[in-house]
Amino acid sequence: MVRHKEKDKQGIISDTRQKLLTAATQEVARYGFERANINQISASAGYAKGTIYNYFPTKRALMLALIDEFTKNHFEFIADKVIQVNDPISRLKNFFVAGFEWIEENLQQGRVMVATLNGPDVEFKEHLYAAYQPMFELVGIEIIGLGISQGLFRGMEPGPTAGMVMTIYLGFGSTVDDRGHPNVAPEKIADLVLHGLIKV
Amino acid sequence: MVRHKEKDKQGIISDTRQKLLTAATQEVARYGFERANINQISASAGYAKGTIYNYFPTKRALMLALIDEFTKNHFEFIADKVIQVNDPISRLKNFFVAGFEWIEENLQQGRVMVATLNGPDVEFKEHLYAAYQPMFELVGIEIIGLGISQGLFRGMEPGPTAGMVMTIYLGFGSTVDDRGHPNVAPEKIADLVLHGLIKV
Amino acid sequence: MVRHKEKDKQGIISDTRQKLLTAATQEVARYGFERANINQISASAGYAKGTIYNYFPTKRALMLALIDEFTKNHFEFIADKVIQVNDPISRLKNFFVAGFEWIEENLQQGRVMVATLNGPDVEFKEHLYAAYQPMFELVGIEIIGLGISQGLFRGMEPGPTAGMVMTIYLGFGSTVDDRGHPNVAPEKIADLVLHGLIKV
Amino acid sequence: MVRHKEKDKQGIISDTRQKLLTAATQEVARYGFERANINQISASAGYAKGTIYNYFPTKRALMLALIDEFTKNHFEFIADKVIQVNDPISRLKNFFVAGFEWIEENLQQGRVMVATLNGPDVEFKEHLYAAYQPMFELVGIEIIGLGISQGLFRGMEPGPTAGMVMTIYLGFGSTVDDRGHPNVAPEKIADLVLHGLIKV
DNA sequence: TATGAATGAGAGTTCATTCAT
DNA sequence: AATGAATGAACTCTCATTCAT
Repeated sequence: MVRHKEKDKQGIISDTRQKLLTAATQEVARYGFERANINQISASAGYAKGTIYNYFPTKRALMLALIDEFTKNHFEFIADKVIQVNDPISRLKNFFVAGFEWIEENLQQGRVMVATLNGPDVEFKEHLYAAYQPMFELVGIEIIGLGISQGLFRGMEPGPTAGMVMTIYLGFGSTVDDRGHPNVAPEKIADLVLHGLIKV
Repeated sequence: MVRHKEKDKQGIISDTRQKLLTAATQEVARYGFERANINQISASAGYAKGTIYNYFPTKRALMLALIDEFTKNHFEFIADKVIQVNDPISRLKNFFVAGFEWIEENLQQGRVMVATLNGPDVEFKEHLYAAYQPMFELVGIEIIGLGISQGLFRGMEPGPTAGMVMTIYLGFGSTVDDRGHPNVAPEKIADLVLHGLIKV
Repeated sequence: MVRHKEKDKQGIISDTRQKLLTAATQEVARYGFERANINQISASAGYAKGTIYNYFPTKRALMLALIDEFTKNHFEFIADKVIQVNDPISRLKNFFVAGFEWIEENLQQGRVMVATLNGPDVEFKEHLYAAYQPMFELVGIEIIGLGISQGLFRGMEPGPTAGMVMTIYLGFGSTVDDRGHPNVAPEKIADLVLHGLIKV
Repeated sequence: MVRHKEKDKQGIISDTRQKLLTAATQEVARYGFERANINQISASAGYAKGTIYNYFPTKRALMLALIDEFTKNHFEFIADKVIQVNDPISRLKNFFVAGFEWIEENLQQGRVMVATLNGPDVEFKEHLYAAYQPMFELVGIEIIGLGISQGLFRGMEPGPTAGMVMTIYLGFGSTVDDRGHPNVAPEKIADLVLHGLIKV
């Protein structure tokens, strides 16, 4: 009973925190971190302005928490789809397709990611890079490394090549329109990258 | 004599404006538009805080002027290098090499460009896209279109393909480090793109 | 209990707002709207400078609220005294006597009224005229109209004549000295106006 | 010759000064003293911003000069019309008619006068009262005093009564619309005042 | 835990005034 | 006498943060 109650209570707490993070994502996506308004975030989450400080000590801490949340989400979504297939070429295609699918379904997070990655705030940028480390490793080991070891891809260094692939993904990720569609179809992007990687 | 004097006077005016733009670029590159401080910009340009308002009506107008300046600069630098050669493959290589050379030599402007392109401010973003229209056309007509017409590149639509090339350039442009070097050598980026474009 | 508590809470809110309005009236009366200082108003009301913006979105909105407050106050004070008697002549006398009594007791508000009525700010002026509409009607219907219908006053149109009476009141209102006394005794003003209105 | 030249030179100087005063009157009439813009005044007079300081040491000095100009103008216009007739009743009528004629023909000056008279700036107000002293005397001696001495007006003290007449004039003067018309016809105002003053 | 009144540092902007030309 | 670039004090308004309830 007590345990159940505690769970409930924790559930409520998490719920509040989650609502605040969601509201913060909307606000930051639309206005950027600097112009995002703490009061507005609290209000659109259904709370008063003070409440946010029961969960996050500062506005910057809220932003960092928000980054943690969507990077985890983003990585898990993509990794799941990549690992579902075994050959490197399908994995690369899945990486791009799943990557843009995630952006389409998580447009606000996508915008925050892109803006943070390219914005002037060094602390946020480093936090984001660190949080995306698993994704770099996924691409480097499970896609590029695998393709090279199977003799499918040209002999390149996996690390830098993974960096290239990620950079291209993120580069096109920053071109998505209001519906979440990049300026080029994910399949075409995958195609271009494959043509660049595959042995002839 | 009179003419010389006039030129001098205009020269002084332009000089102040130019100093302010340069200082603004430094500040915006380092702190982003929102945190860039008007007083600090004036001061580091060697003027009092009010002076900036003799040249730009608002902080936003200063930013737009700054965008106009570096896009023109950027385009002219690249176009010059691209046009120096005639075959599409060399032109594509020159595009990337010159592109990253410009970023390396104009690191602050590069940062502002990247942050603006990926930031939340719609007005700035649209202004920047409009200002880069000539660059899109350069790539679409003078590189991709030419390569297709010569039967060197796979049959793709020049417009979207130019968009891809630009996106890849800008994507890697956003990875440059403090010395202005992208995470992958420009030649390698050009190489990857060429492998993606060239007929086998 | 709850009700009492709510009342208390609301009371505190109103209290702050009221203190700010009072301080603003002092400041505007002394320096005029343009030179009235928002920080000074907050400070003399006993609050920090930002506090005022929890109650009024802009300095102009504060001014409009202040106008609303004193016009209501002014009208109620005069209407009460006018209605206490029934014959038009006494009512006219009471109008002037109560009118100047109010100004004497509310010197700051009186100054703001007069300056606003004669100042260059069209929005404020129109707001003030609109707010004084009930007073115009009081004079037109309950004093002039009544006097005409009883055959006491010369046959004049009530509306314009009310305008004249109000204009004379406000004209003399603008002559009050530091103690709130007009340059002519209210009774004499009433006397002059009566001589102008009464049938011979 | 020299004298003629000097006269010309002085004429040019005066011309500039006059243009500046005229432009200042327009600006102050429209925006009030505080919001009147020195640069705008210079510009609309056809000069650069610095020029104004060759004629007036400060913005306040400009305002005082402007007051001096229109009060003199105002007094001379009215006095001329009043003195043209000899009986006090005609003089009173002429006073109001000429008074409003001047306002109609000098709308901007009229607005400045009214705003200054009712505004918060004590220095300006006192300057204006002092400048209007001749007008008070004109009314007190040449109209009211004359009427009393001829047994036409009720036995009142000329000074305060002149104050009343002036107050009524200025009170209605503050009601003029965009074309310079008061809310009541000047003849009616004169009529009301006469009914108040004349022996029955 | 939730609230929201109060805070005050900080920012952009205005503009009267100066002064070298 | 006329100019206009430069100045910097002053002002309104924003908003992250605190804290008593």
